Amino acid sequence: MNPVQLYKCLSDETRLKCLLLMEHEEEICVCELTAALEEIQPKISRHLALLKKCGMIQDRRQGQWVFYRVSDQLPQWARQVISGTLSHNPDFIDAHLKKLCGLGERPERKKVCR
Amino acid sequence: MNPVQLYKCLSDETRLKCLLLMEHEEEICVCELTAALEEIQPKISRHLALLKKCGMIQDRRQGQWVFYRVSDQLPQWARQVISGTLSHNPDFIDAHLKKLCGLGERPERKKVCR
DNA sequence: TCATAATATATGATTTTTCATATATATCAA
DNA sequence: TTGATATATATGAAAAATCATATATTATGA
Repeated sequence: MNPVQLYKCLSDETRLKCLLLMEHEEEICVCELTAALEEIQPKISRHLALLKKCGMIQDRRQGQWVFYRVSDQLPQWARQVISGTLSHNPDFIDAHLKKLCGLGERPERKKVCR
Repeated sequence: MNPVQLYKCLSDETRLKCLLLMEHEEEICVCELTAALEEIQPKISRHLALLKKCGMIQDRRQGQWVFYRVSDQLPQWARQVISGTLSHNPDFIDAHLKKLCGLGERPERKKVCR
């Protein structure tokens, strides 16, 4: 993971928020991101595709849902950038987390892990 | 310092290398950056102006030279991102540091500090 | 068929780069 | 000291490249 490539991934508000939500929730599906960020689905999908192509995230399908998480292949130092950003900027995704909790019908995870 | 703004600053190769060279050297002038990175002067100056506008760096003039350093106003967590990037990616600026040392005629600093 | 998600395309917006030139300081000869 | 010249840096303007978004379409699974 080249540092410039990492920071390009983090330099867009939608992408950064997606990553921080993944970091916070461990895993999250596209429809949850769409609802939490109040963005249209193709926009979210496009950014997820970019993050995946760069090796930032991994996904698993569960029925109709696709869950995304920060890649466990990510170098430690890059992972620390993400977790440090989250812990030092809680306000940045606060409203979106509230929206996430407010969703009555979040998809249930069968098994949370890879 | 908004996290997206920080990562936008770091998401360009020239800007990131300038910042890491400043972090490594403590302070460095435009002509040294130009030589170390082998880029034309207006390109370097443009990126420095952007970094300064964002509050990432500060400068001081000494005679004909202008020396730049990472701003001491930068939030701790942001500063740690820079220093962590440097320490975990030494290869990223290695060749440029070598070029810097190879410069016979580096401008002498009268006083290193602000 | 319905819901979830991905992809293709076009377009607009932003960013980066370059060139030309301006400013500021330093040097040096007359 | 004055004037000429060199060096360091900044910036306006324009071109080029990149990126983000919206719309439309397609794919996949229940």
